[in-house]
Amino acid sequence: MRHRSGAERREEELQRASSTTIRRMHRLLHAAYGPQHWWPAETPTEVVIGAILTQNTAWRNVERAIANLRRAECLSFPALHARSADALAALIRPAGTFRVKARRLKSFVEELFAHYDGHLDVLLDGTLAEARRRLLRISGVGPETADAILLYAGQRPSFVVDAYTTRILRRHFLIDERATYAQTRDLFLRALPEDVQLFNEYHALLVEVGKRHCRPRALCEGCPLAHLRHDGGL
DNA sequence: GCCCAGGTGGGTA
DNA sequence: TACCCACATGGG
Repeated sequence: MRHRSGAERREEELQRASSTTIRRMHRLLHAAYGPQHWWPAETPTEVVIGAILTQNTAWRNVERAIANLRRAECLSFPALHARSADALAALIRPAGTFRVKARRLKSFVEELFAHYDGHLDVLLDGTLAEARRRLLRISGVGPETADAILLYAGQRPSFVVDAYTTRILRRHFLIDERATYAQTRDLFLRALPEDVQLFNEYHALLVEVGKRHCRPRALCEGCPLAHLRHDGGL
């Protein structure tokens, strides 16, 4: 067993300090807002559809698009598979970037029926890493969409990093401007036990504080995290 | 009118 | 690898 270098020890210290802050952040948010019971969708199918439709889009607009899909009886994978991309695009207009998202819905169901017999649970089967890789192969499913599907449709412990998460962590100096999605996600995975309910709640709480306080223009007055100080391990 | 919203993929250097 | 950009509706 060789000696750890100073740099390695320093790295461990940084990780410990980050983990402490990540856990403290959750306690503060939970104390302030309580349980959130998320994601705002009824079924695993709706989670998948919502996860794609909400890409860079306010959830309010996604709801209109989902309502249109429901009215057209398009809220199932077979129904999506049966419609043309153009037909879907017309229905999901309110969600914005609708031609792109119609294509993405189609690539998802095409993959689902081509390789998984149309069954989401088959696509999400196996180890978390395997299921995540399968999702990421689908065009239109990036890391955040994949993690949202894993966590909220598959009940798998994959932490979701979104724009709110990134902004909040930057402002509290847990990450810098150049941190990647994977680095940010790893902060949470290292700090927290693998607990689906916890990941679910924590992400929901971050969205809540992001909407209320940690907006593009920060409103720190009354923010539950206003006095959270992250000591970078120094 | 302007900025923003629970991203992603494609193009370029 | 690391930026830069298109995609587009609806609300504040």
